[in-house]
Amino acid sequence: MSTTGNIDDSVRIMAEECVAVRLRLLTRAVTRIYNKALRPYGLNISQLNVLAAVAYIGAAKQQKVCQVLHMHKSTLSRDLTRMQAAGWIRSEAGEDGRVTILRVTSSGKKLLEKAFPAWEEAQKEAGKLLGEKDIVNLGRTVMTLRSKASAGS
Amino acid sequence: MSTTGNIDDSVRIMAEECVAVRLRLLTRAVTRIYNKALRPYGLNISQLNVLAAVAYIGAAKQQKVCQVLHMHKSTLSRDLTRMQAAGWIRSEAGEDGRVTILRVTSSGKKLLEKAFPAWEEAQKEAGKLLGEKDIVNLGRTVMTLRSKASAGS
DNA sequence: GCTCATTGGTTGAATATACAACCAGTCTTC
DNA sequence: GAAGACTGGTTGTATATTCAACCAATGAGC
Repeated sequence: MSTTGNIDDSVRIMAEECVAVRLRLLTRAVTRIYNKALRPYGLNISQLNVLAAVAYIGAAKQQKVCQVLHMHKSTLSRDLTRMQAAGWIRSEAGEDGRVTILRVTSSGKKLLEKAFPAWEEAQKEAGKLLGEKDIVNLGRTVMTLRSKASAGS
Repeated sequence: MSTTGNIDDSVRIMAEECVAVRLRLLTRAVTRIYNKALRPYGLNISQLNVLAAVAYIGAAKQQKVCQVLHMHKSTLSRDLTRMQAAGWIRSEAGEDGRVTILRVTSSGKKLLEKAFPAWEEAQKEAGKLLGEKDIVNLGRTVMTLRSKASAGS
């Protein structure tokens, strides 16, 4: 006990216990798994997540996608540019002149369908890495987070 | 029930159950917490993680840092450019002519020390978000991952 | 001692991510 | 109904992240 907080203690604690370092390195590892599996289909996990979210929601407002994925609006805006260029998503103006409505194109749907088995493979591998219990817990945390706030800033 | 695997099923499963989407969105949320807390100190959580890792290891080979943080070597290479420019880290050639040895400068140490309370604040907030049990589990998973492979590619 | 494979880092090119500042609609309030 | 607040998106700028290709140094076989 004691010598309340010298620099070495601080370093040790930040290196060993940081929640961000854990999450971030696991995310890097897991992202790699999915991206590798998806590479043959010409999209990455980030794009698949957006595509699946839009397909799932259906006629999705950009703002809504930001909220469920907890993404910054400027990030999504730019991701969408690429995905629209790829022909996977199309957008139209909403009733409210500010809002953009997103839809997955038929080409986008076809891609989701084709990539599904690869996604499943990656999902299985990620499952082995994390363990079933952790995955369930993460799901619960995500739900909590979603219920709290909108991330759009 | 039936119709084994139509497109809507695939979409629902990918949207609701994807491990990557969970990890990635939580990481975005948690990263935001730390970055907000650290902003006044002129570094972000990614940089703090590298800085703390180097300080913790001491005379760290780049390759080693990649391994413990599960970062790609090209990512670290570029991050280091910025951090050396900021004067937080200095590098020297190792015995082996290929290897680079990293050290935290005294200015880097001072920064770590100064930023520690802000990091603690963020850590506390992240703890509330995830819950103690999840954090412990993540820690275990990280250890497993580290024991498995080196990520350097 | 050469060739060849390996290893550690850097660089080109691309995407993801966020903050801040901005802009264009909409809503509120007087 | 005009001024000002609010909301949803885009754009400037910067960092993070990766893959692929490269380069330099080392190590292994012959």
